[in-house]
Amino acid sequence: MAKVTLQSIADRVGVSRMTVSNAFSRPDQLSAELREKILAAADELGYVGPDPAARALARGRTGSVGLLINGTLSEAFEDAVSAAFLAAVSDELSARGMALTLLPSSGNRPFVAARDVAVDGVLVYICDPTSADLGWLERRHVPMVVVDHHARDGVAAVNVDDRGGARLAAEHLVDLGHRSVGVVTLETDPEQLNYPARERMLGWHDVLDAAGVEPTVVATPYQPPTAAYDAALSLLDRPDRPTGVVCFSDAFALATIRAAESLGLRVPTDLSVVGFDDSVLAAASRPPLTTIHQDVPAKGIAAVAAIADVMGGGHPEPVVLPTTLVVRESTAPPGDATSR
Amino acid sequence: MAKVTLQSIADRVGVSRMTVSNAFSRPDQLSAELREKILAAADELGYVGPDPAARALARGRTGSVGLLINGTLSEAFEDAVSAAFLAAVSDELSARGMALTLLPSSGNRPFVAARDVAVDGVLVYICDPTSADLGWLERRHVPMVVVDHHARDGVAAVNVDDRGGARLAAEHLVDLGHRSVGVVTLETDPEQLNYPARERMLGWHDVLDAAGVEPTVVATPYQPPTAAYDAALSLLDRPDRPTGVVCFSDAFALATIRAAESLGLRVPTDLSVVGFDDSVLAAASRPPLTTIHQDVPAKGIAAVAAIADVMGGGHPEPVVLPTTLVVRESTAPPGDATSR
DNA sequence: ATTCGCTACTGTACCGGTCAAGAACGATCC
DNA sequence: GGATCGTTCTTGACCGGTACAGTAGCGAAT
Repeated sequence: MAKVTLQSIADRVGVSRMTVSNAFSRPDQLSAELREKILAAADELGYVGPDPAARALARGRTGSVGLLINGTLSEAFEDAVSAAFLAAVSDELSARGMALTLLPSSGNRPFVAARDVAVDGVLVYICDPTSADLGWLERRHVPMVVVDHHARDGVAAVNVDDRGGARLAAEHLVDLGHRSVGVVTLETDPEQLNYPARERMLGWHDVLDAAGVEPTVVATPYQPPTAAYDAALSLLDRPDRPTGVVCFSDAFALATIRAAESLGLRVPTDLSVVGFDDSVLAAASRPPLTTIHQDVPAKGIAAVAAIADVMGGGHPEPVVLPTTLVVRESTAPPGDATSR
Repeated sequence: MAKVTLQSIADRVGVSRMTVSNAFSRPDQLSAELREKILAAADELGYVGPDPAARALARGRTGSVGLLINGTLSEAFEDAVSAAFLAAVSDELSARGMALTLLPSSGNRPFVAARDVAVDGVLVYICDPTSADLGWLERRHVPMVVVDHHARDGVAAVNVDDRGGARLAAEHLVDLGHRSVGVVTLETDPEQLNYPARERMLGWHDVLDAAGVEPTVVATPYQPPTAAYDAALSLLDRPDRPTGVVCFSDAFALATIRAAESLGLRVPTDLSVVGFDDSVLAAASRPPLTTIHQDVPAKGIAAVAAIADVMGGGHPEPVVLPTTLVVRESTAPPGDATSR
């Protein structure tokens, strides 16, 4: 059986191909009864609907938005914060009638998703700003929104007030009386840090520098999960160990707490720990984690709103969502025996 | 500035459009020096590469595989097992040079991703077998692989030995001496159960029926997270409460353990609990969870292999991955005061 | 000298739709 | 009663590529 196209249906019914197209795509352009007849004939021939690829070419849009992430996608799924972001983005896109296409970074494979996959717009999420994939996207002139990235000129951006949040975290410790503070983050070299990590580092320093506190910084990669534990251990297993620690993420904070416990330190009596993100882990952990809250679903929704705007020709203003301090039970004044 | 196409480059260089196409897509079809000249001209004109939408139409493939999930995507991301599956699928696809497009269920919106988005094949994951979206996919004759679904005739399938795993779980309790067993699962009506839930129910019954044990079944929806806790509470807060419980998932098992603790019951001394899936939660929980292990990354890889095979015209045999019992510390003989 | 076989390029016909402008025709208006 | 209008359908061009069957040129084999 030959492939069924608009033309075959048109021939069958005895109308022009365009009329059949309208029957599917613009029902108001023809009489209801003819439309019925056409749909019936289409059904009879086993026609499902206009071919998406052909339609994409003719219309100039595909109905799908890309999401560029570098690093393996599984990291993004396993991290609670980025998974929540993906969830929010995909739900919001689907509410607006669009699908989400994940664009893996190309590495050095010949297939470059950022260049070779048809999408109407792209959200750039966790991504090295110098990556080749990003370069392709820019040359393609695809509508683009960066999320958790430095907002460059002319590129719409959705961010969280990472620096402000980090200030709140540091202030909280300083206000409690901590004068010896550790930092558990991704990298020591500021040049290597991704945008949120850099901003958070700046925020901690804003406050600690002003308070005359010189933090001890340890760095750890995301993977493997034990790396953060080891880094925290190296921070805490020394005579001049800090009384308080600010962390890049809740996951790092939990690793720090575990490291502390393994050294026989009690949290928060002997050590205060502040996380970041207020992920699901934070409230559920024992002790519940003092952390900086960011509204990840709102970030996803804002990102979709921004890309929709850009795709419609708009130039949305940069969005910066607020962060707030959530005090739970992992922080206390230094050496506070009354706590718990 | 007019849009740059193969034709504009061809005119510029003075060759045919086809040769320019070959310069990008089949380098072996022309001399290296001409190719250089063409690429240089393309670069100069700001040409990024063949338009993906046009290429998709002409070649008949898009470079993207769809994943059909019904329910909101955020549920899929928040559940540890499905998130791990998505992660494995996306990584494996990207290794094979394909992108992953998430096809949200259409609800009753006019936009039906399963019908209107161009993909080369589709993985059907968590999905009501009677859903309209699935119907569209079938009529489209898109290459398709079902995962965690009943394998119907002619449709490639990747599954886990859910029934066998459930048998192992029930056997474990029976072998420990339990004669009063509870079940915490998704639904009581077998007709309503999704495939893995039905299979697991069958597996539990296989063993319990043979042992003359009549289980007490309670049902709970996935959402909200407290529902499972409440269901477990209703199971345990009664005079004839079971001494052992098998659960549909690790998440349900953890909820059951929390419910038991809130009633002052000790696990496993007063109550044995068996999970399912061996997700990241299982080993990390306190007490560590006895559970049925399934290899989720392997499932993802097998699913991608199967869809690649089907897309290539093959008819892969159904895959059923094994499940194994992992005994940790949430199970013990009934009323065993020596444990822990 | 003819034939063969390569390599390197070209010509033409699609892929399956949508867009924008136009034509046929009965209804409406003044 | 002719101009205007809206509805309904048609026409032709175009979206930006790829497949496939040539063809020209040229050195090697017969």
